Amino acid sequence: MPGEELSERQQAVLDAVLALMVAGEALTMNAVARRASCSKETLYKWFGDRDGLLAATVRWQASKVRAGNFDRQSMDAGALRESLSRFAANWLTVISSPTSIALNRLAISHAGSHETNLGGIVLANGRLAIGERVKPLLDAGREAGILAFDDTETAFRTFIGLVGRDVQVRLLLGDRLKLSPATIAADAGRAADQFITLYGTGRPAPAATLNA
Amino acid sequence: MPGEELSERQQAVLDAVLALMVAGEALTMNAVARRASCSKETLYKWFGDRDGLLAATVRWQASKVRAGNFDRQSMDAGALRESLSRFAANWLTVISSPTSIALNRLAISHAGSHETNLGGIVLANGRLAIGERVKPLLDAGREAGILAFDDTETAFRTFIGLVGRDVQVRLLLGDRLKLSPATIAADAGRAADQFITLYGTGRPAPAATLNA
DNA sequence: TCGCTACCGTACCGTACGTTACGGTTCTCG
DNA sequence: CGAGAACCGTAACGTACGGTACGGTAGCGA
Repeated sequence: MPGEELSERQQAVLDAVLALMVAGEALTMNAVARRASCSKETLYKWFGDRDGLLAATVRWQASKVRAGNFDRQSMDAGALRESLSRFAANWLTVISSPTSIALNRLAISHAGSHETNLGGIVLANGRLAIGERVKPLLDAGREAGILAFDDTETAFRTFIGLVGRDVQVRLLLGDRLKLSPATIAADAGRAADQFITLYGTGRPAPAATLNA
Repeated sequence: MPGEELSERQQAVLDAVLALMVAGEALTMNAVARRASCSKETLYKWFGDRDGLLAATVRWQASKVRAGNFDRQSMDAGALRESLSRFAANWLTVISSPTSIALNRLAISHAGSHETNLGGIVLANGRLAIGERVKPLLDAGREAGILAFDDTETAFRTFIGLVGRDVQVRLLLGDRLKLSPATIAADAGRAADQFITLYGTGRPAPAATLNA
C-alpha cells in the first residue's frame, strides 16, 4: 500500500471522496462511485475495501499539504517574529479549512474503533509535520541568542497552544467560528509576540500589541 | 425534552451508554438495551429515538461535571496563580479522561451531518462553562491590579491555549498521550506562570520556572 | 381477585450499505 | 481485425441495525 503511485484517475477518485466529505454527504461506496463516475468494482480493485479507500484519501490529502520550510536567512529578532507569524498564519488557515475539518472529523470518528488508524496518519502529517518544520526555526533562534529554552519540544508546544488555542476543537464540534484572513493575521502576530515575550532574551514586545 | 427529570432507572440506562462509549463498543440500540438490561421498547418510549438517547446521554454526562467555582478570597498574586493552576489541572484532568474523549468523539462525528447538535451541547457545557468560571477570576485579578488586559475573552483564550495546547486534539485522534497527575500538575503550574508573565503587572516569574 | 400500568425479552420488518457478480463498451496491442 | 484488459453501470446478495409489535411478568390500587 505505501509507496504506491496514484494515477491521475485514481487521484480524481480521491478528490471526489474529499469533495463528498467537505459537502457533508455520506461516504458510501455508491456515492463515491457516482461522484467519481467510476464503478464500484474499480473502487474495490484499487483500494481493497472501504477503509482502504478512506485511508488512501487521507494520505492523498496529506501529500497535498506539504508547504515551504523556512529559509535560514538572516536570523534577527524581526526575521524570527516574521517567520513565526507566517507559520502561525499558515497553520491557522489549514486547520480552519473545510477540508481539514472534514478530514479530522473522519479520523476522529474512526479512532479507537477501527483498526485502520486514520488518526495516526493525520497526526503524522499534520501535527508532527509542522513540528519538524518549526523546531529548526526555534533552534536557530536559540543558537542566534534570540530565544532561550531547554526543551525544543516544550517550547514548540507552547507556540502551538498560543496559536491555536481551542480553535480546532471548537471547529470540529461545529462552532460557527469565523476566521477571516485579517483575523488569522492578527492572531498569528499576537501568538508570535506572546511567544517571544515568553522565550525571548531581549526586551518584550510593547504591551499594546499584546493586549489587543 | 429540556427540564425533564431523570429517574434512577433512566440514569442507569444513560450510564450504560457511557460505559459502552468508553469501552469503544458500537452504540447500537440492541447493545444499549442488553447492557442496561432493559427493552428496546422502553428506550424508544423514554428517549424517542437513537439521537434522543445520545443527546440525553451527553446532557447527563454534562450535568455530572459541574464543579466548584473559585472563592473570591484574598486576591493577591500567589492566590491568583494558585487558582489558575487549579483550574488548569482540573480541566486537563477532565479532557484527558476516557469519558470526555469518548463523548467528544461522538459529538464530533455527529457534527455537521446530524441535526441533533451534540457538538453544541458539549461546547456549551465544556468550553463555555469553564470560561464562565475562569473569566470572573481574571476580572478579579484585573480589579486587584495584578493583571492587565483589555478583553477578558481574549485573555481567557490565551490561558486555554497555554493549558491545553494540542492535547485534546491529539487524544481525540488516538495519540497515546500519558497524562499522569504529576504531569498535569506540572503543566498546570507552567501554564499559570506563563499566563501571569504575559498578562501580569508585576515582575515576571523566574525564567527557571518557565523553561522547565 | 381483577384489571391496569410499566416493563422485559424476543421476534420481526424495512432499509441502508458494504461487497460481489456480470453484461456492455472502449482502448490497446499484436 | 481479433483478443484481451480495463473500466463503467447496474443488479443482486447478505448483513447490520433502527424501529415496531407482541407475549409474558411483576407491582399496585380497587
